[in-house]
Amino acid sequence: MAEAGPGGLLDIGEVARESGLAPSALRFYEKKGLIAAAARNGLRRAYDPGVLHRLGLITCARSAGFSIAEVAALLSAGPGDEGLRERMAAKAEEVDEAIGRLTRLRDSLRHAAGCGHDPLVECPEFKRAVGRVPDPDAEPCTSAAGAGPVP
Amino acid sequence: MAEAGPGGLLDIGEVARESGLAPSALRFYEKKGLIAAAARNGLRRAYDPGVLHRLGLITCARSAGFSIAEVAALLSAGPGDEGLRERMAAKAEEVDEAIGRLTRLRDSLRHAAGCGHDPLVECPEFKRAVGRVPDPDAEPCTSAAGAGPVP
DNA sequence: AGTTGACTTGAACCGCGCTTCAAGTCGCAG
DNA sequence: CTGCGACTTGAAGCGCGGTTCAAGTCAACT
Repeated sequence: MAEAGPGGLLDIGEVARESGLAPSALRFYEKKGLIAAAARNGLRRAYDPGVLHRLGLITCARSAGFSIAEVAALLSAGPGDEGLRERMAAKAEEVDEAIGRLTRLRDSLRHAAGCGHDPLVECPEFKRAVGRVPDPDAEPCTSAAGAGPVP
Repeated sequence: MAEAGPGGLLDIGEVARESGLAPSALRFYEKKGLIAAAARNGLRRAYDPGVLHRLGLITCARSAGFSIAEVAALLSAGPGDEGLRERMAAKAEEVDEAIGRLTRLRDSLRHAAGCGHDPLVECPEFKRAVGRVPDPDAEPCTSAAGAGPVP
């Protein structure tokens, strides 16, 4: 194989192909401290294959609405970092709320795709599922202000 | 009450306060076709209270990773728009996949917040939950390329 | 020795989703 | 009539998350 360098390390092109990310994105992530090359072959980065798992985690968290900075914080967590662990637990709760919102949105979409309402937004079920009909208090979905994963 | 105009319509300031969105964001949404003022009081926008529900839906979809353009497409759906309905159903499936990813991420976060691994990213459970260990095929989480809600 | 071709760098650029700013338009209180 | 404050406009600016570009380095093949 011409793919693995001296110590079974991967070239940036390999990592890009395997991870589905652009090399520019990998360099960007490195600049932001999300990943690091295990070594250098001259100028060239040489990655430990484990970086692929790390990138999987990064992509997953990103798709969950985490910012680059938040992901960096997660990745740098050690066992002694109690504050960070607490923040992770808090993040888990945020994600849980996001799951609830997504679930209602998904159900609304599924219903809307099959029901026959004209503006479609006026479908009663759609309204009910997404919350906030004429109820001044109780923010079931719109509560995103300050709690949602979208900054 | 000094809040409701001639026909029970709301001023942009009212809508901003009730929805938690900035007036600038509301004007931005109007420019993008997401909402519309029911009337004008001179220059001033006068909104139907129903816009609050619409904004709830918008915020919900946005927090689910939908782009402004995608939300606009959803909101303009009518009963005769079969193609759009199909796309809504497809979107529902995407959201469903996102829910799966988020669920695994949440479980990983919860576990990681309590387990005692040093780089934390190396925790075997964390790895397992997030997928993509050394499996070239089968993209359980990283499949975001082309299917995920994050553009 | 020379020519690929994949990598390197920093800096410039891009689209998105707003926010901010400057300048102007109202209605109403004093 | 003269503020005041809440609105209006378009244009410019900002942070994020990268991509693109120009110029350079390096290993390997011919």
